[in-house]
Amino acid sequence: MSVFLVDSLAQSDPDSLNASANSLAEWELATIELFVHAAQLIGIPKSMGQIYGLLFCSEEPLPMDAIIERLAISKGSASQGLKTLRQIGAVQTVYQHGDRRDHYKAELGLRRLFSGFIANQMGPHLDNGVRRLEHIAELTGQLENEARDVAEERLKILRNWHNKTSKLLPLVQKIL
Amino acid sequence: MSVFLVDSLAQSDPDSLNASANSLAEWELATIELFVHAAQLIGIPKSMGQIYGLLFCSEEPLPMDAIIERLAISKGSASQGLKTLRQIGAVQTVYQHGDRRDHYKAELGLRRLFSGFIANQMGPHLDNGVRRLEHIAELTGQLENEARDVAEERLKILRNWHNKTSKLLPLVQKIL
DNA sequence: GCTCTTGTTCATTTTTTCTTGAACTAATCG
DNA sequence: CGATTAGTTCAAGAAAAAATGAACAAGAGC
Repeated sequence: MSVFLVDSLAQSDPDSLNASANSLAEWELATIELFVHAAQLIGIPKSMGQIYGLLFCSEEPLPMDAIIERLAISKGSASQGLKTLRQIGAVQTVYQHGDRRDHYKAELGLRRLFSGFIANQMGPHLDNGVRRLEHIAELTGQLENEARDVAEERLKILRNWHNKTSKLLPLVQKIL
Repeated sequence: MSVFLVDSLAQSDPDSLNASANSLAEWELATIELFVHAAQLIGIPKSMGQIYGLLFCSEEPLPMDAIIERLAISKGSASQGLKTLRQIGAVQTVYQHGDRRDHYKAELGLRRLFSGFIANQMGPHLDNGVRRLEHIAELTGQLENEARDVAEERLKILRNWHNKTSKLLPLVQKIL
């Protein structure tokens, strides 16, 4: 009798386990891993991939406690990770009636995910690149003779690359 | 004036600044830095960015000694970096008459650079992603009732994302 | 054959990045 | 109010990634 009760509370078949507050189904684990790998591919910390993955799987928005508990990560990581995910628009906060805690849900639209990522992670670097190009052009202008010819040819290549790549982003966004 | 410019470009270590200033023109320094930043943006080590940048600037192919000396990097880094750059098709070896050393030159075609990078760095990860998706699908198939409904909806989203992104690469290659 | 040059490999060290946990602020509830 | 809970920040530790340099292989020139 008591054995049965303990069993049903602590651990039983995978389905009811899934319903309990602090464990992950296999498909969730696999999906979270998918996002962890994707995150690392684009240079985003593992913990952020985990958090996004968990929220992606969850039908209802989750409070931070649940994230911390289910992923077994620290409060600091969770807070930091959620902050950044919010900044790039990959998660949103949802206000749940009768609960003072913030609840978080994943953005599921690929286009939004992509443009948020670009705007916040790549964008600054690309702008920076433009400034650098201009600087190189200045330095090139100060050269003389053959040295200048070489430098100007390279500069032309860089400008060409910049043209092509800047046409790229709008197009990608159209497709996603 | 020019001191200020060089200062702002080189990482404030006086020794490497001097060593670099002796053999590299300002526009080369600036261009190399551009590539270092671009490399870090796509998750490639700094030294590889430096090496590619140097070769990009140089009209003639350079032997490894020259690269080591001008960039003030170790033999190990140079060898490793060149090996990887060769693998992804970003540099090629050139045989110079009467010189036993390999000489290296940068690939200047954007399309080739891009597809080499994809094929070697991203490609494997993407394939991996497909396998992961299939695995998630299996696990989802084993579920029952509402749990299954949720999981299948998420799986549909993932498949949709995969469709869109796989249409992307060919298109990008056409534009570059 | 021997030596000297060229280039690779890999264990160690250095640098960078990520995570943790505890101190702190804020603000809700009783 | 004071106690409790939610959430942030940041210094310190842990983990991961990259650079170094010395030992090693391969082979050209003498």
